[in-house]
Parts: sequence; C-alpha cells; structure tokens
Amino acid sequence: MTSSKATASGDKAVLTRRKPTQERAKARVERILVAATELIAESGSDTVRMTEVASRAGIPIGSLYQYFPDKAAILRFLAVRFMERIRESLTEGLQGIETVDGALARIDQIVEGYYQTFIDEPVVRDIWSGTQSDKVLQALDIEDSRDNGQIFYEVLKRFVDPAEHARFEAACFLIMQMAGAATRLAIAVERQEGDLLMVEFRRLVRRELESFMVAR
Amino acid sequence: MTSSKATASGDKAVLTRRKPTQERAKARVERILVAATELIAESGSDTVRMTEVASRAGIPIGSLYQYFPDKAAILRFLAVRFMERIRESLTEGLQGIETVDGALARIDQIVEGYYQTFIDEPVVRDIWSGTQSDKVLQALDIEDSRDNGQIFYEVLKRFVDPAEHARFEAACFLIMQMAGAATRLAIAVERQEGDLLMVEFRRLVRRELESFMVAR
DNA sequence: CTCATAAAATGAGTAATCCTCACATTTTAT
DNA sequence: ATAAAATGTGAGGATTACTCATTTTATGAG
Repeated sequence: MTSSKATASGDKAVLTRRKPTQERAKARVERILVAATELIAESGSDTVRMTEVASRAGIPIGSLYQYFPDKAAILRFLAVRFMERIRESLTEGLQGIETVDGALARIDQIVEGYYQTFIDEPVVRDIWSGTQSDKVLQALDIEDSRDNGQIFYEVLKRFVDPAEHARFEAACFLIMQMAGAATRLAIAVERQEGDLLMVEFRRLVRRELESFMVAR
Repeated sequence: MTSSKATASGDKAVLTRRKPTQERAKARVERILVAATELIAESGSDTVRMTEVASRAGIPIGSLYQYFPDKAAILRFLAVRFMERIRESLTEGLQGIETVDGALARIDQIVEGYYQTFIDEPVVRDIWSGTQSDKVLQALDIEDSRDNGQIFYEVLKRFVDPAEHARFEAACFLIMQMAGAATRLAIAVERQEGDLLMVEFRRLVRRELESFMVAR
C-alpha cells in the first residue's frame, strides 16, 4: 500500500495513472507530496490549489496529473501514510503486554500519544478534519479502525472471557472510531478543555476495557 | 435561530442576505429547502447543483441567492433544523426522571431513537455524513454537543457526587460527540453490524454514566 | 552513430459550476 | 397616484479541477 495504486477508486471511473518506476518519477511524486504538505500547513487543505501544488513542486500541472488522478488522491495518500504510521506505533505499543494493568496503562499511553501527534502536526490535523468530506477516505478510515480494532482485540482477548469475545471485538472496533472522534473534538476546542476531554476519554476507555477484562 | 441569519459566518466576508419578510418570500425559502431535500434524497448532497435546486423549486438562480449566501448555507440550514429537532426530543426524553435506573433506561431509549432517525431518513444521513466537511457546520455541531451535554448534565447532576461535577460535565459533552460518531459509524457499515455496534455503544454509555452516579 | 519507436513531459485550453450584478417588476407607504 | 423600498431575474463573470494534442526525452535494433 505504499504506492499510489488503490483499488478503492472504483467509484465512478477507473482512473489509471502512471505508476512511478524511474527514479526521476519517484522523486517527482515525493516533491508533489512535500509541496502539498507545505501548502496545507500554510493555509489548509480546502484552499490548496492544484496549480499551486504543481508550481511549488516545480513541475507543470500536467505532470502532477500523471501520478495523481485528482486532488482528493493527494490528500488520501497523505492520510493513508499517516494511518500507516499510527498502525506501526499501535502495534509497537501493544508489544510485550503481560498483565491487565499493563495493558490498560499501555493503552492509556497510546491514546495520549495519538492526541499529541495531532497537536504537534498541523497538517495531520487539517487532513484529518477533512477526512469525513471524502467518501473514499471515510471508508478507508472505517476500515482502518476495523483493522486497528482487530489488532487490539487479538492482543487483549486472552484477558477476556471467551463467551464475550464477539462483543469485545465489536467494542474494540467502536473504541477505535471513538478515539478518532474524541481526538478530533479535543483538538477543535481550546487546548485546556481539549486536555480535559482527553483525560475523560482515557478514563472512559479504561473503564470500558476493564469491564471486559475479568481478573485472571 | 429559525431564520437564515447566522453570526457563525464571520469567516471571510460577511454575506448578508435578504431576510424573507413577505409571505411570498417565505414560501420561496421553503420551496428551496424542499427542493434541496428532494435532490439530496435522490442523489446525495455532493452532486446537488444550485441550478437544479433552483429549477426544482421553480425559481431563477438569482432568487435562490437572495436567501442563501451559498450552497453550504442550505445544507447548514437543514442541519440546524435537524439539530433543533434532536434537541427537542432530547429535552422531552429527559423529562420526569426520578431514579438513576430510570435515567439510564431513558438515555438508552434516546440513543436508540437517534440511531433510528438516521436509519429512517436518508437526507439526514447524507447531510450528517458531510457535517465534517464544512468547518462552520463542524463548529455548530460541536456547540450543539456542548449544549446538549449541558442539558444532560443539568438533569443528571443530582445523581452525581458534587465533587465530581466538573468531570461529569466534561463527560456529558464527550458522550454527546461520541454518540454522533458511533451513530455515523453504525449507519456506514452493514445494517446488522451497525446494530451490534450500537448495542455496544449503549452499554458503554450506561457504564460510563453508572460510574458517576453513586447510589443515593 | 542513426534512426524508429515508445514513454514521459508539457501547459494552453476545456468544462463544470458557483455566484454576481445591473436592470425589471412588484409591493408598500404617503 | 406616485415615490420609494423590496423583491425578482438570468445572462455572464470568475474560479478551478482536469484534459489532450503536441513536444521532448529515453530506448534499443541495425
């Protein structure tokens, strides 16, 4: 999934784009992404113009469209890249868990780290706010939550009564989406209030997980 | 807030529009909204064209812009109208609560009713999915959650230890946003899975509230 | 090295669509 | 009846995502 090829584009017309194989082409794609990232950081993804991205990247507009079928594809690429980053830190953060308490503490850290990432990176914040405006990205986000929830579930299910496994799986999925929602909310309000909301959210998650994790 | 005048539009330029005072004008505004609603129901808010709305409403494009400064304003109006509807049913649903158990049961009903509304009304679903694509609407949504959370808080705080009131207030706000997120998720996936997720969500809310509501 | 063929690059132009504004018409006030 | 205010109108301006015919560069066989 590192390349720009995405089967998810089967919405209206299948727009096949050149896949960068030569070095020069790969460098170009990267320059496009850098340019887009900079411009988003400067003025928000809504106001970014394709011509601006092209000129900032130092390439003609036609070349830009060689690699990205449309504007949304650029944002999508950045969003997917971010999702991959999150996935990694999630997988990493869940490694070597031994006890229920250990698990809960680790999850607390993960959620807090997630929030911090949004605070620190304006581009992530911007693109993520607009996640819901693109149906394709919306679907990707849901699938991402589902996958992350699955990872969560696999790691934690051993602490859960097998009779509750199905429910717990659903809960993990739900929690992932809610983490996104809570974080979006927290970054949208004043910093201080956001911090407070995240504290409450972490408590909520803990409580929810505790309710599943019987002492063993 | 029933009129189209909204202070929230202080983003770029203040676009003051004619406020319908004559009967004819009021009828026109209503026809615009009906036309927009129909078209959204038919093909989704993304693909609705202003010229289509106008012709469906049987008025020229210029007249449409007499009452709505831009396309987003129409969607916003419909969204706000929906928020008002929800607010009413929320206020109503919280009336005459006597016990903690009564409160919890009532809230369960409210959340379920909310979900049902989304399932039953495709237009609501469509506009709401796009809530996050419009910054202004996003802000309105957050303020709405805050207000609803406040209503919740006022009704339920008597069951909560005063020392926890501040936290509880934040939790109510958070829960409102999460209800929106959970519902959006539930309607985005297959019906059966959505039902399951909502069951989990309701359980989660109940657990969260129970944790605050000490027996009295 | 030379030429033919394929791949990639280019940017002026097309198409779609939001929205304006100068003028016409209708309503209200005196 | 007349002036003033409110409302109605739709051709066209403005923006911007995206295309495609043409030019440039790479490849490779003779």
